[in-house]
Amino acid sequence: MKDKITEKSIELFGEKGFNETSIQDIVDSLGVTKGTFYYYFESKQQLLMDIHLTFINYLLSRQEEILSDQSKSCKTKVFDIVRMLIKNIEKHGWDALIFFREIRHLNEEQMDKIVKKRSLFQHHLEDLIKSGISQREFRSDLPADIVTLGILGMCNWSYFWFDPEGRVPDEKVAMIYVEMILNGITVQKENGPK
Amino acid sequence: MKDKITEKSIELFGEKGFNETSIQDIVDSLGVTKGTFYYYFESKQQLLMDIHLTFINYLLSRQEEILSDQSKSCKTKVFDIVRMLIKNIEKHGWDALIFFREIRHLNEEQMDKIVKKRSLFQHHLEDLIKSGISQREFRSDLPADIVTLGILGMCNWSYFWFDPEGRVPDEKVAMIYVEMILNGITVQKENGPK
Amino acid sequence: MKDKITEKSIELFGEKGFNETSIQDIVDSLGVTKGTFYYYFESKQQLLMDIHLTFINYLLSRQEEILSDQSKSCKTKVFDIVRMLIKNIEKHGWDALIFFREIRHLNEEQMDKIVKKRSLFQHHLEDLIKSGISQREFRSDLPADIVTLGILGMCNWSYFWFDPEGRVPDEKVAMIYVEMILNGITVQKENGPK
Amino acid sequence: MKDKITEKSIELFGEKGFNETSIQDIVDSLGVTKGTFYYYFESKQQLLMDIHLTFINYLLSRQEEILSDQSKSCKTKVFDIVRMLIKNIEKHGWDALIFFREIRHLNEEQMDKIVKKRSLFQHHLEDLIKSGISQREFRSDLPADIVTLGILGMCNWSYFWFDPEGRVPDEKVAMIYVEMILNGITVQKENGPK
DNA sequence: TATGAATGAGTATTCATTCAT
DNA sequence: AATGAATGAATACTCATTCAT
Repeated sequence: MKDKITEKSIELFGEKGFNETSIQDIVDSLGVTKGTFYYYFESKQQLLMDIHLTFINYLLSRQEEILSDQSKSCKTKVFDIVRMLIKNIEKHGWDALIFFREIRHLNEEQMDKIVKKRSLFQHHLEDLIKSGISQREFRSDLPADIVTLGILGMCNWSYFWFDPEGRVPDEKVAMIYVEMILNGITVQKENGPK
Repeated sequence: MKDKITEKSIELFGEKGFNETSIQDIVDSLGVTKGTFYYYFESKQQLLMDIHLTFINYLLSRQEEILSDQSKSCKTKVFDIVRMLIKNIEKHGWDALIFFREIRHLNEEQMDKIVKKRSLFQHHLEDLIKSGISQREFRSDLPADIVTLGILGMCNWSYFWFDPEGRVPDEKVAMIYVEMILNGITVQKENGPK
Repeated sequence: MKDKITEKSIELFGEKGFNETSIQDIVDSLGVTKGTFYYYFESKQQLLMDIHLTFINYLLSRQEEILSDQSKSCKTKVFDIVRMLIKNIEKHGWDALIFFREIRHLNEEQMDKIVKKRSLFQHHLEDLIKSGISQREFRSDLPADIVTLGILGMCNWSYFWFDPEGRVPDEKVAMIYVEMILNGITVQKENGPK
Repeated sequence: MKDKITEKSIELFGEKGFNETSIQDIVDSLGVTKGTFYYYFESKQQLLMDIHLTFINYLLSRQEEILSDQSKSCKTKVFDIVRMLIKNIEKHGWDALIFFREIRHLNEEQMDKIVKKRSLFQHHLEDLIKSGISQREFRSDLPADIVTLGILGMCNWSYFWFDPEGRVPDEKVAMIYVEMILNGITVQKENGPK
């Protein structure tokens, strides 16, 4: 039941927003009563926190997997992370949207915890970029932190428009983004498009 | 008075969110009463629509300015648009945040109107990319629509983290982004960083 | 309206208790809506605090009046205070009951304020007893503080049983109490009942 | 288990109040579950009734003991009853407080039963006073019922302030009260303080 | 222009109680 | 003898909105 509530809540929060979804909405659509909700969750906020935690922990573990693979180049790792982020939408659809849109409904303590984990994700990516720079895979004249934010912006924004059933599949979007990030959109003479 | 209300509302909506800001909050912080609010605005939603309209119209007119300059290359225009978007934060601070975060509190009709104008902005940029491709400034193997979304994602995301008083000034962020977009982050032998 | 709400609330709190009286009960019995209640009061607790403050302030001012009369003996002043306390029931009926029964529903800060004023009342009475002792009106072998509490206990307890319409009128009850306090119930040979 | 629940409930009702203590609070603090509570008690109200009954029955039996001793004077019996009431606090701490504070949470039938037993206690004391009057131990010009209520008020009120660990021990408080009741606080020439 | 009183529908949360196991 | 899931009715409180003045 707890899982059913979480699942349904994610769907409703995603569709209508956290504030716009009442506990009543949630329990009604499951055919149970409000008491049931509060049997499993301390508060609406706690449920939101659960959703956030599950999601960011999943992202972090996927990132960890990718980064710990010694055999891959930095470029490949960047590609894998971008693909992972984009692919996420297919599987976790609403989670991601909620993650970015509803964070401010957490209380200070909760927000802190999530923000810390978010920065962790960001810093792992930044470290990867820095590695790439010192290994001469990436240009040394672009600051790693801003580049990181640029990459994350691209990917995260896709949560607001990416249509899992759309014309361009996630794999393809990831490839285009990585190509843009790595080689730019400018026509180049010697080392043109891969 | 109407302007004072709008101004204060933007500030409060930005800080606390649309739903989290009550009409009472707004009028209290201006030392007037609720009646006054309803003298100038039909509803809270109408006020939000006003804010959205002002903002997107401003963006569109700035974009128009940039695009209509015949003397500039596509690259330069892309740079100008990116810079304009980033720069916006300094001047309009909260507006942009509200624009992206609170759109779902509009009603269907209003949302429609705004979404149409948003797409307009997006399509103008997409057309610019397409121009660049046919004029052989940009690579022809990357689909213009996805590239456009990538660029917008980068820029829009900065509304969530860009600190107008921070270490890296808007001008610089814009340059880094454009450099990334145009030439990528990969080390290149012959035609290195511009 | 604010006064009407306070008045009705006192009646209902007195009859049914603070917790047992809902805001709905209050507004229903006045034919208004909950919004109206919250237009005038911050919270249910605030209303309770209002009631407490009004009551204790009234008691203190009445006590002040009695104590400041230079022409009266200590004995007379004790009598006046006892009579005042008992008489209060007639006029303020429920107020007194609420004052003693519902104090714990105040929050810490509010309770503190009320408790301080309560002690003030108690200490004024204690000081009166001490005066009486040093002026040789009262026995010096009974500790003033415990005596004070005894007197207050007698009087306050009457809030739980005194029936304003009952057989024995307030004036009479006060006289009996004071007689008991001053001279005791024991048969005395020389200086019997006054 | 039943006793453990009762005991813990008395503690919690005393500290926080009947309404403010949930069944959950009680079972949590005992490490059991709500089902267990309802295995032993019909309802929360029934538990409260149990507490009331145990307490008033104890008081009545102690009073009975005192009154049935043929060798004592009325004065001594009054003293013993007052001492017994005051002493009670030490041993039964919260019980007494609950007894006076939470009675209104019983239902009509239960309340009736308790109120009857309470009056019984009161009437036993009143009868004692009347005996004292006819035996010329006590003054005949003070009505026994009001005097009784005065004595009970003094004693009962001590539940609200008496500190078992305080400066003045229960024995002493009882003596002062009885002295007050019997001889008054006035300085007397012939038969001064005992 | 602006006020202030009033509305009413909505919201999260609490809690005594039930009951199948 | 005890559990744990579920109920449902109640409760304090919020807030956009209305409207007579």
